[in-house]
Amino acid sequence: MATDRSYIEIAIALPVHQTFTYGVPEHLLPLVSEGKRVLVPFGQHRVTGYILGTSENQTRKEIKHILDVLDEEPLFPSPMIPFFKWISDYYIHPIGEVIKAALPGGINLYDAVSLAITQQGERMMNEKTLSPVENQILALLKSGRCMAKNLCKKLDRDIPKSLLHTLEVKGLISSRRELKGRATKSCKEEYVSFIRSDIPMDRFFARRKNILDVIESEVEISLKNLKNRVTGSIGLIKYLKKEAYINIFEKEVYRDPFGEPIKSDHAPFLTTDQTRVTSTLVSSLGQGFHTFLLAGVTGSGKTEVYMQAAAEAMNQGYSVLVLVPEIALISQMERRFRARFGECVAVLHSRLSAGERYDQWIRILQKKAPIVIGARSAIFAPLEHIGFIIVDEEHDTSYKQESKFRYNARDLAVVRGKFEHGQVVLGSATPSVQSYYNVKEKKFIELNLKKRVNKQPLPEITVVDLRKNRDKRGSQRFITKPLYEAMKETLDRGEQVLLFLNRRGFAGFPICAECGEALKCKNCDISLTLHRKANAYKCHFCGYSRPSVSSCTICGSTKITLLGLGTEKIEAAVKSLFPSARVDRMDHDTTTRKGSILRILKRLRNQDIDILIGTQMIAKGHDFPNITLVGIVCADLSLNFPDFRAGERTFQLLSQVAGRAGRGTAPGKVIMQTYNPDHFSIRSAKDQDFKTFYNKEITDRKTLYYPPFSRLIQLKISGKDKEKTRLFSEEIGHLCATLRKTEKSFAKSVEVLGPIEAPIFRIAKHYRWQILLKGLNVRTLHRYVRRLLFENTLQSRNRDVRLGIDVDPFFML
DNA sequence: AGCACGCCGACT
DNA sequence: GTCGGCGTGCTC
Repeated sequence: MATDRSYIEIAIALPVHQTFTYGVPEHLLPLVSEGKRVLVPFGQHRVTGYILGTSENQTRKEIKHILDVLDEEPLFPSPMIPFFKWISDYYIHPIGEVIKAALPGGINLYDAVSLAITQQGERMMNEKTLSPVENQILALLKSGRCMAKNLCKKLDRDIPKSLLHTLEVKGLISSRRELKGRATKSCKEEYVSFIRSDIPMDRFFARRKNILDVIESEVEISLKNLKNRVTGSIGLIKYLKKEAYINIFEKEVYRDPFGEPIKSDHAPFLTTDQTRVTSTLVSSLGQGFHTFLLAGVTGSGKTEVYMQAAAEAMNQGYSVLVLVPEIALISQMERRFRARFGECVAVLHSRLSAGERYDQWIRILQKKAPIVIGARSAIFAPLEHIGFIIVDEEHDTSYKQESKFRYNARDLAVVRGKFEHGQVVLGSATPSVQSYYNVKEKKFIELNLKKRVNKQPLPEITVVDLRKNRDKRGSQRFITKPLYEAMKETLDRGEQVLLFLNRRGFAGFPICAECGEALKCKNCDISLTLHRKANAYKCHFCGYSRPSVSSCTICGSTKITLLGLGTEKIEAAVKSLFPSARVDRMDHDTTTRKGSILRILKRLRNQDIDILIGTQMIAKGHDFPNITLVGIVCADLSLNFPDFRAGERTFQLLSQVAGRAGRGTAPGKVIMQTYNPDHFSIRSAKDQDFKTFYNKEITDRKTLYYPPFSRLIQLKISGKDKEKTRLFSEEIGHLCATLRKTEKSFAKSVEVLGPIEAPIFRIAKHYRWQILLKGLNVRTLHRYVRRLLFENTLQSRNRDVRLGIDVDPFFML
């Protein structure tokens, strides 16, 4: 039975929550199919939409028709449509925007208004009846047509819409809509192919023959390449073309993001551990959806397991998706996979140019690359028939997107796996509490790799109590004697030192200088934050406040100090202590430029650096064989972070950093300095004991009803005007409280915390407030938020105050 | 996101 | 009395 395609359901690439029904004119009917883009009239203008399926002809006054079908082939396979719909629903984000964010950028068409001066306008120029601004506009348009969007920029001032409208009504200017967009296209290059070689024996013979030989041996070669191979050949090639010895034609090429080719390798023998895990994974293929949590200590060879499982999946005709938390690690993973699998690997990440990204996307669609490696956005890769979705370092917070569409790729991996009936593999040396809880709840299956592949011992960890050092002055306060001694010994042996400082660009946390205890909220067990304006310590979670002259709840001391120091300060101290050592820094400031991370890593590998000082980015997965000492300057900095996941993050971070030591042949050593040597996160990190950490952490979460025992949705309110933002926040807070009372289930299972100023109150000239909604039941919480948003029209249309929604927030700053 | 429609203050 | 500010609602 043929489906009736005369009415189709379209998602519009705009922040609109509904989908729309459009008619399809006869001549476009054969072109319509799910996953293609269309150009549609929407309101006053034309925009790009995505075909989601057919639609019933609703009894509606008027249904507009689509104007064009923009793709020859679908841009995403139709099984992804329910996935997109699920995401839109769960993250309360408009479906068109979800799809737009998933697809490669810069390919959509949209209307833009362009302005031109009329003849009457030219006559009227410089007349006294016109204001200076009006004359400025006319003068600018006299020199040529201009897009309305660029007008303000060119004149360097605000132009009200109404002014333009008036000018148009007066007949001085005219406006029209032009289609814009589609900057990213496939890339074409000129190619040369061989026809015949019976060239005349004249004085050019040798050089012409040379060119023809090259072409004949290559079968076809790009013109650019040919010119490089045979210098000074342009004229000769023209001749050969003219006389039909060769053919020149256009060919679609794909922009290669991979640098130099990689030597191929072959699969090594697996350890017993690895074999067991791999065969479990492989035998689950085709057996319906499962999620595995692969807990493997650092250096236990997870990547090899991924590769061999992927190889088998590919043999069985499945595709494989591998997610890696960040670019620096993608390049490692990519190199290893390409060495093994060669051409059938595609990559998707933000460092690709728009063109490269588009080309990778098309290669995946055309099934030329059944293996995709990428960062979080690669969860949207247009693969079909997925065997494995592998999420490496699943605990990593980079899987959470923190800009407007706040999804978590690790969570989406599980959702997509379910839709695809595939196997999801979450790998980590330090699993997230959430994932391990799912193991305990029998939702995930636990797999273990307990031994390092080449039997290196895990590093020996020494804890140094910073409280004993609190009376020391200057650099000795943070480079304690044991750390100094260890650094000296390591450098004397010609080995490298990694100094780790967890800072995250935050001002500091109040701690008691006497006993090291952090000032915490009595309701939330979360570090308080100093608000200088209010002269008080506040809890950003619930709003609890204590005056700035407070005493320590443990020892009663009034010596409260803000803990916090920067990498620069440490760098200066280290340089003065070890004047002959080569010291470098790796933090956000030194790695913003493209490729700078790789440059530092390369210098480290070449042993051009003796001491590297860095923030969390050095903790992740990198393999530095000659680092034998890791110094953790102050383990507490992340512990006192005002967040209920601070303990979890500290444990993960410390374990990961410690794992950097002793990856080569020499044994590793870790010095961990802390004010809280007895804190369970730090003790279990020292003992490398995840289970003990987990058991304590999960008990704490249960008593306070934190996730995974509850769900959170955070409303983020921000605006340039301080008062307006505050008022709007309070208004929403009020609505939240009122709505809660309307239904028994809301009152019972939804809790409203705030509104409260964000701990970082002002970012980029915007004042920030937040409201945290805590729900014991996911569905009720979602229903509550949806009612809050859609029944109150407060969809942030307030123009200068914005409301953002963060479902399952990670960073609540 | 745009854009139209509609209600209140400052101008001829 | 009108012009034009921007708050509110709609777009198949």
